[in-house]
Amino acid sequence: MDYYGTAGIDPLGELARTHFTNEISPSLDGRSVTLLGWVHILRDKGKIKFLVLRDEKGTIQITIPQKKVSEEVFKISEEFKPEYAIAVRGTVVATPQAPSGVEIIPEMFRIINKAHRLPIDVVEGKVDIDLDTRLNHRILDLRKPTVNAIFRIQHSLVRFSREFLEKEGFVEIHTPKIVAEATEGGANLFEIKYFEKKAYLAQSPQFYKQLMILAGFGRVFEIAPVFRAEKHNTRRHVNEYTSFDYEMAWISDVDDVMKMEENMLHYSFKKTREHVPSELELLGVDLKTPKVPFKRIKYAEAIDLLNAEGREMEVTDDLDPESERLLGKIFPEKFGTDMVFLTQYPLELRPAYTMPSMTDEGMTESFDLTYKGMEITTGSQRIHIYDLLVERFKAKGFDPDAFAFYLDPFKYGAPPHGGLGLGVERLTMQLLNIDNVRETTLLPRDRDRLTP
RNA sequence: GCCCCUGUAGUGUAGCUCGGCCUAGCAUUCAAGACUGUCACUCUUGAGACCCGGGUUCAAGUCCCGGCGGGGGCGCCA
Repeated sequence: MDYYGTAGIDPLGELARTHFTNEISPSLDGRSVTLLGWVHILRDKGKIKFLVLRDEKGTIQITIPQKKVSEEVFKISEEFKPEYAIAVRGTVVATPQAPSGVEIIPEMFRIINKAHRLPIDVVEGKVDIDLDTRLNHRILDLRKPTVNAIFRIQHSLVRFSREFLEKEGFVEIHTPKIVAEATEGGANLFEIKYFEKKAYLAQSPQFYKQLMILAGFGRVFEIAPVFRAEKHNTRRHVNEYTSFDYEMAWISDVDDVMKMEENMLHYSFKKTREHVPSELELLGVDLKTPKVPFKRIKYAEAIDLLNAEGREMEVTDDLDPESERLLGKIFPEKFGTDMVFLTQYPLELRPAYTMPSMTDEGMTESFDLTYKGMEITTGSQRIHIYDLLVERFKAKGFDPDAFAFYLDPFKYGAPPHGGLGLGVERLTMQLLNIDNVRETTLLPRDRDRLTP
């Protein structure tokens, strides 16, 4: 069967890409190259056509003057429509008239696949499209260079954070997402059917990370989805997101955990700056590598700062979004940085496994990292002392028997340890100054979005 | 769980306050045509929409009610 012929398209055949569009420079003048990509823009002047071809790395102008190309090439070019997948073999010509100082004069075209009329523009800057409409057509939406760049940057952030932790002796682990019990009590869980039992989707890898410390891995990390069954509808929340978690043993105190994070982010930001400069430029982001060490202030002090600005808050109150925004404004003014650790949170605001403070009564050995006025990390030293852990579980109203699988291993020489969870999408949105987390989530799952 | 806002061509909007001049405007898109240096090409012609149901009224895109869809805030959190 000639499926290609029936569809009116060409097989790629022997054609292989010789260059990406961003590799075409005036120095290649005269060279024959083969490019594969999509019809991005077609400016048809009649006897001369300008085709902007887009591939994974960028765009390049293909110029099709009727007099300088074969009849067949010109004829095929008449068929092009937006987002046709095409192959082109042609000659590189350096010319000041082309947008990048260089263009391609085609010798051969192949239509690799056709495209229907587009539901949304892939060319940016014509009309603003609602985020919801974009997400309905997310696959096309992701083809836009700026949208694609977001996830290349996200990859870079994750890649280099992982690289840093590996250098520090962390072991990457993969823990179950189907679980029997809640870890923190706070967020609601998605209930699922597990044959004849009830189960839940994990809201955090917390227990398993700690158990792997108890299992003899000195340092572990996991980058995996977590699920929150909250019916929230805000620009900062989705119901499934990627949590970047690590846990480390043999710590002296919670500051060891914070030092690891600031060094990790410093490394990751620096490397990201070096590795994806064109993506950052496309998004207009001047990525500043934050200075190490990051500023640290106690939660109680942050509350004081807020109250000095006229808010009326108790130290046991959680930060509401307005307070977060306010701190996001105060920190740069006062400390000259938008990356600040808040430490020593009150017991009331932290989960049962958090080590109570040894210096500040009623507080915990814990921290949040706020970046440009948003919480992106929560971490702490964990309780490694069995009796204390059981006591704290009871104090939070949990039945220790229900958590035996988690608590029992603490009876057998658990080392002091601590760790954190970092929201990958939130880190990305803050870094890129994007105001809706759905934009930095590849395929968001929110209150009522389950597809694509 | 609570609260606010919103629904007009493929996409984004104007019109809605103060119902009639809306045969629903504009941009982009799409179709056909013109153009040999475009730069989101330009120009000509054409195509394409009032979320659904009920109500008020001589008359509903416009007012009211319900349903469905969308956005955001609070709480909670990354």
